Amino acid sequence: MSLKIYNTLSRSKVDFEPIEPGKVRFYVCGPTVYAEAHIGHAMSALVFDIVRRYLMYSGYDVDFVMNFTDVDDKIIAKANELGEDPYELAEHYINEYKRNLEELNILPATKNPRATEDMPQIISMIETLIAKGSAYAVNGDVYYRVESKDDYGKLSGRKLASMSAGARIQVDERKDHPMDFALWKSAKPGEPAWESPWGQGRPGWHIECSAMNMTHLGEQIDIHGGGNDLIFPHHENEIAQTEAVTGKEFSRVWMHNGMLSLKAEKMSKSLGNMISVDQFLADHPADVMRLWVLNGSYRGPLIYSQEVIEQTEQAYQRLLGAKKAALPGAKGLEAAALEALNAEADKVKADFKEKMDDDFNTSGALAALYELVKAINQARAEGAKDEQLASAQAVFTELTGVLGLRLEEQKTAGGDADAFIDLLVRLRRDLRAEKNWALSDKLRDGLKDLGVILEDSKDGTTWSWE
RNA sequence: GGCGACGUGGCCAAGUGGUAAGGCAGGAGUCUGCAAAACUCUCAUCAUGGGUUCAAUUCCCAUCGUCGCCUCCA
Repeated sequence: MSLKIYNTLSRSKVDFEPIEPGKVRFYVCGPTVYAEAHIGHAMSALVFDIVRRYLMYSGYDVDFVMNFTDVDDKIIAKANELGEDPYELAEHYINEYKRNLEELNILPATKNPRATEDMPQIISMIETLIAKGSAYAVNGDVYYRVESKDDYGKLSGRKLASMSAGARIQVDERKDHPMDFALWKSAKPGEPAWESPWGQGRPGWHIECSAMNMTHLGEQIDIHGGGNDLIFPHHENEIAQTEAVTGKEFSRVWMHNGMLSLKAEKMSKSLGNMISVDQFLADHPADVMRLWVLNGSYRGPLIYSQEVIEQTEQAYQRLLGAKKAALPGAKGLEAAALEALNAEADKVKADFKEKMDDDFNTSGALAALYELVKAINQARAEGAKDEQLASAQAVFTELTGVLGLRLEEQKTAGGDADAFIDLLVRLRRDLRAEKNWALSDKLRDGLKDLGVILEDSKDGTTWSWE
């Protein structure tokens, strides 16, 4: 079975065939860096990290480019407000963003181009557009001529006629068409500016992605991704610009993730209910955020609420449980039962791939993994030894790894505490042998307060960090 | 007004033209000194109204509702 991906351009699932066999040119629109990352950014980044990891697992060599928009009106405004240098402000948030990505176990991009570092390519692309009649300069500004491309609007399904009719923005008389958008903006005094054939200025938002795409991945790419709020105008305009320059199809597949929504109300700056990645990670393991994203479809909305996160925490504990060792005093599994366990692992693996091949159905893939969790738990309960669980657990670790889940047992800073805890557990064993329940319970409760969970069975006690 | 998405059990959420995965929570058991974990069993007819069909939750139409975009946004 081959990989199918939902393509926004065709509004259907298509068989994925990269331009060059075995290689994937993948571009994702990164953030404009003027504030700390919130969990909506994280959702998008996680979605495309999962896509990328699965492509890699499927044997593709993935060239993954994610840009940073580091010159922009909002950055300038924020810098002025704080009395800081715009470039340094951008630099600061880029580093913060990268730190968040790392904490979320998101693989670093192959390249992280920045608008300010690709200025010559941006300018040359605008020059080409002017030369081809797709753009025009007016008093130091340059606009893209939307009417020059007859399929303008093909990604978002919009028609120029209806758009101009409903245009709400004050019409700039210097534009040929109200929907014409800026490729180059002339600089006001004091703003960051670059020298260009049209005078001092800076690039428009859309052109930088087109230019960085072309510079770092080439004229045609396989997958272009981003949030579905970027479909129009950003991606629509990227297509227009790039295809006007190259005369070729820009990206084979356009992928868009759904938006995060808070249960009761939208997360927005005006409501002041933004949740930053740092805030989330202060309270929950990174795996919980990833699992929360994996639970649903990347294309649909993702609901955030306290209840949902608590449910995800519980589900996370269940996944962790699959990696637990054999029970103390395990007698060993019969050959038939062991065979059944390993057969189940194989089945789950096939199932997992089938689901992921169907437009990254992570929810279905997760369901397969829970089947494996159950099989492993059953085997353990029936007395499987560590070495008998190993093979199925290896499959489990492999597949959860493909999804980018770490599922690491909580560890102490050093391992020094272990010996002391072991000592207490042995001590408690003696207390229990004497049926001194009061003291042994006190010991268990005390350890719980310190984050150590004791679990008794008739053949002994195991412990783990909470 | 235009474009688009969605409405599945208490919550989150897959999926299919032939009566609905999984997780969380709940109920009943097993195990246990108790607890925890685990295991077993249990818990929906898919917004509403029409239509197409031998058969629809799945296709079509309408209605109601929710949401996104159309201005910066992952």
